[in-house]
Amino acid sequence: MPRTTSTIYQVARRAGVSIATVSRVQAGHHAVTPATRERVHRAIHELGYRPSSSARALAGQRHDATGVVFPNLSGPYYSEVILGYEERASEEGESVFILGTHGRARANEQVAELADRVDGLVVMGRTVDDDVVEHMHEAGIPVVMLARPPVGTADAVRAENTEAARALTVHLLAHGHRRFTFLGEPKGSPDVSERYAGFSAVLDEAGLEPPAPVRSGFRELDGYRAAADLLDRADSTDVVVAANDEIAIGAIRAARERQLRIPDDLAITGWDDIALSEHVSPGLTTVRQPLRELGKTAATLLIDRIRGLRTEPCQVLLPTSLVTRASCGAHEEQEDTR
Amino acid sequence: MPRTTSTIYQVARRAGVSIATVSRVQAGHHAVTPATRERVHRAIHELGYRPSSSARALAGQRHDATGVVFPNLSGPYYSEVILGYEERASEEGESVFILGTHGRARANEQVAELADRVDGLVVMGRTVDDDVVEHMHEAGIPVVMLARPPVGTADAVRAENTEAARALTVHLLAHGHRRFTFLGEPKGSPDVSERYAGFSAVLDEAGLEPPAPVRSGFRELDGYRAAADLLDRADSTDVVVAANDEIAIGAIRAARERQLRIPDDLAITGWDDIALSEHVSPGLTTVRQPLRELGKTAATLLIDRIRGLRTEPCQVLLPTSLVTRASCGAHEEQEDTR
DNA sequence: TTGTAAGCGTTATCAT
DNA sequence: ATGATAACGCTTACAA
Repeated sequence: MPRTTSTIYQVARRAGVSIATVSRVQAGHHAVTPATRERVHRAIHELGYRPSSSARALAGQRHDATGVVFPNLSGPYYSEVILGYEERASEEGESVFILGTHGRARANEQVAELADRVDGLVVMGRTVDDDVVEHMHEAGIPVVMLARPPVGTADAVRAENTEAARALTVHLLAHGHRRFTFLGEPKGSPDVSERYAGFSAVLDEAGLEPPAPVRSGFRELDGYRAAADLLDRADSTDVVVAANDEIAIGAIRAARERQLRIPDDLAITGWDDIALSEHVSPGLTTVRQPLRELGKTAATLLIDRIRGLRTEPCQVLLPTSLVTRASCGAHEEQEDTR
Repeated sequence: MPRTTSTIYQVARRAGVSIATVSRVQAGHHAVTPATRERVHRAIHELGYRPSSSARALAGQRHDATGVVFPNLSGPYYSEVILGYEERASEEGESVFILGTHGRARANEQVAELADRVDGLVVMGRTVDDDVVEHMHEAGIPVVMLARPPVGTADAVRAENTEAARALTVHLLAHGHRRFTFLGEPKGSPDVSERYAGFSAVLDEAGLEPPAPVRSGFRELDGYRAAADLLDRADSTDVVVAANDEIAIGAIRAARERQLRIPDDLAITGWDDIALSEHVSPGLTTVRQPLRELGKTAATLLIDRIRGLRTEPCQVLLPTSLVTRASCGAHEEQEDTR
């Protein structure tokens, strides 16, 4: 469909100036007489002129757009982060691309394509290979990692994991639990890997042998299956520390089916504090991550970098907090972690 | 940052051809000798050539991108639809913009800006004024409405509301409920308006006076407040039909606080069947909408239209189904609606 | 302060 | 089948 809005040439003619002047006015350039500025503005208004973003990008090497790359898998985690990102970015006048890699083989290529359309992008988790990120970073494309192991000196945002995992585990020890299971795949994400590390460290310090993780995907069904297997193997366990809330909720279901009382026969904890966790029965003890804030912070970091407001690398660590509910054992006060 | 990838000129020189030939090869044009095609492909590969999307858009009037406009408010509804949309669109090789209007006054303008960056877009709910949509549609920009009253002959996707609302209300009547409350704002969204219409019609046919809707926003807190007011006014009610699940869950909380037993003292129903609804206690009777499918269908409609695979206007109505759980009263079999 | 003109990297129309 | 070359609409030196 042909361009329906007018061009800079028509504005220029109407205002009786050159296109350069229109461009200057449009850019808020100072070196323009108030009188001509006024004429140009009027012409712009009368014609409903709106600069072509393609032409602008081509000539000006600037897109006024940024992108977020995420693995998908849906679930509340990614959507909250993405919506937080969108909110901040669009406040700042940046258009927002989203790209879910869906575990596709083409992911790397799709990201490279996206990189050509934006002034910078956010990469979540292990969506893209390290060398792709490194390549972009070296090519000077601003990149912010989100919940991803930093590559080189690129900017990064993440939520605290290790200390919160420690606090959680200490809390569970205080409940008297001794036989622990970790449900999740540390190799699957940097976040989970840190959580497992904190978990293991505390057990180790307590003189307990940290168990190998029991692998599980991230969805409720994954947690259900993994927990079902686990419980059927009759490896007796006091408490299941799940890598996220969905896994934990799946585990609760598996335990229920096996007539286990929670937390008496089996305690279960999650991670994220999604909306469900408060409503599930019994209430799920978990670690709250500031999901929207993660997205917003990534947006701010990226935009500041793009606009040259910051040139030094910056890594942000957002605080998390232990949320104690009924699923971990007898009630106690709420703790906080940074 | 300067363009790091090579241009069509460098490829042309390397392959010993003109840029026109490179462009043809790149476009999969047939009128090219296999031999030269091969040379060009090799050059492209060796240089890691990737055409500039801006230049392509400027010259070719095509963006290979589409956008979704949504009101935000977060919550599972929008994110599921958006993620469904992204999945389908990116499968089709279309980049995806998202734009939340957040109720901003600038919304119309932001949408107009977005329209310049895409080949077409999806507009959800009442995010944008009718005349803006109409203007785009008349300007020949493909637009798909999602859960929005159709404007002119534009394509549209929505989930069935009226019949499902009727079925739900009939079901509630069968439970013996007689004093109904509708919790939500029909004027707030076309979906809610249809739900209220179906609800009212059945009551009317049953010889009951349809109650005026009790206004409520879409979030749990809104539902909580509205229900709290309602219950404190002591207008006695048998059953609260909420406009969505979040409102219903808020209402459940308010009822609980007032020592009401659900469903015995008060029955409550929702709409959407978000993940929470199954887990809430008691299980929430609701109407399931195919959220991801809504997004995917919108993507398909839009892309087919953009690619000229379809020229006739098309309105898709996706089926919904009544999901009966404990919150509506004594147990019964599950029904289905289209 | 304002205008001229040279890109920016494609696509597409002619010729050849 | 291939090559020149003119758009596409803007930004930005460089002149005036």
